[in-house]
Amino acid sequence: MIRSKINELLSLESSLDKALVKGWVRTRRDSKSFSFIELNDGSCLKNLQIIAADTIENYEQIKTLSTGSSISVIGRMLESPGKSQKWELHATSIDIIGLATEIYPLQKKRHTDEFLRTMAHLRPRTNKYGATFRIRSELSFAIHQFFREKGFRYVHTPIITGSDCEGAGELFHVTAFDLGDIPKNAGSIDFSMDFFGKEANLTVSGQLSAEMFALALGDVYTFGPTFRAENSNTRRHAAEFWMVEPEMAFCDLDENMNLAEDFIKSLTSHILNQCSEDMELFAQFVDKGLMSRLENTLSGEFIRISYEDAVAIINQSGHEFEYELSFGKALQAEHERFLTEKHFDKPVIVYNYPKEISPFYMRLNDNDRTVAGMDVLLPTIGEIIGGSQREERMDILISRMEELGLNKQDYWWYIDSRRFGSVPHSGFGLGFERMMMFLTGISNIRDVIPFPRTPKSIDF
RNA sequence: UCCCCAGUAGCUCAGUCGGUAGAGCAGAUGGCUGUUAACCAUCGAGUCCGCGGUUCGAGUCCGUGCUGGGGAGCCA
Repeated sequence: MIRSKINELLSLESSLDKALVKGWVRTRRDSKSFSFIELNDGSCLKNLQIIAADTIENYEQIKTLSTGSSISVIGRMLESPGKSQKWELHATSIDIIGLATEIYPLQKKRHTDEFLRTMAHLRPRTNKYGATFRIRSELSFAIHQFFREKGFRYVHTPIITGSDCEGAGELFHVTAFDLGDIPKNAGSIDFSMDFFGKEANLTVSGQLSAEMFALALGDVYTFGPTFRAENSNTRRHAAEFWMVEPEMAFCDLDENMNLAEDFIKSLTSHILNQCSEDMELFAQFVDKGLMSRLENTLSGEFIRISYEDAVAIINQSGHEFEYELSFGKALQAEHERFLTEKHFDKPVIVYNYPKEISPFYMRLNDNDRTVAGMDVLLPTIGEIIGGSQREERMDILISRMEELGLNKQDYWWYIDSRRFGSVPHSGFGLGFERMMMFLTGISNIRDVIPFPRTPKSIDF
């Protein structure tokens, strides 16, 4: 007999003579001649109510079932006389698969996120985390669907990269050395003896690789894990996180911003449409302002302002800020929050940043002061996307690298792409977990990733 | 890395002026009941985060370390 998923059974149109379900007991209540079992199999937020009559042969055993135990049930799906559910399963037989003892730590009450973080292996069995990770799965699918419908190709860029190429933050080193006996040459580490024959690290971005494929396949994207060894202790940083990075040939900054806005809106409406039951949980119990914020994101256009206009708005606002702002200084979190949450109360795209605070690959504007970079800022989240039109002119690219003191030899293949048939191209990176936080209202990044990696924390 | 806050029963917390530990939930047992965070009664449950100090006496005060949370920086 084929196992039915609970979400299928709960959407039945008429009763069913025989059904088989398997799942985990959420709670059980005894009545005079039968027992109510709330069963969840992860297919949806809702539980299936099971009626286990005392005529079932192993009824004495069934009465010992505690929260967390796994069972297999065969029975009839009938309309429920109770108020809280349409259907219930009247069991004809119940097999106990695995008992959970009374020390099972998840009680049928609300737990704090901090407590559940200490049992990341069990927390997906709770309502909130089950909903979170169903949405995470659906969001991943929505990303692939969005790009596929637009003719993008999915590129798998390397996880292990050679040397400190991107220069974005602290790197995790990758080595096959015996750490107790590292080969040295004149006092410094001899990487020629290591697995790759040179220094290797975990990737901090797939961008440079993706650019090579955009210049071959046209429109591409990457979607994979990214690693930063920064000692960041905040609710929106993790050492291992997922990033989505589209890269488009023959694309300028305006078209890049168009795609970024379209992308965020599409993902938002996809999740609202496809995960309405799970989203209802977040709207009710996690963040009362969630739905109005998401609707605000979908209605109308994002605000687009240049960096210089943003600086002017902030300085003329009359608001007190901890950090002073002038041309050439980076926007602080307080400035970003002011723009998205107070001044505009909308998602904001800030573009054309000063070249002094921008990486080498962003395209230099004609004024020679700014580059064609852009950040998408969301209320409550801050920066969710960073992107740019890339510098496609080889001579300017090289002089920018020299200005910033980068070693051209390390980037020979990147420069080479500008030597042969170079074209204007653009792309951006979106923090996947931050998008999850935006969509669910969950305020800590550790709670939207299955097994979070943060400084001093890798227990699972 | 810096600043602030917290750490007491399995969980969430209370604990007064420094005088030796308490509630709800969970668990166990019994009762009741088409219940639905079920209900009622009874019972058990503690390295008060660790170390050091002050004191006749420390959960409480001081120092220090660890862990967790919030904010900042960096960023996605």
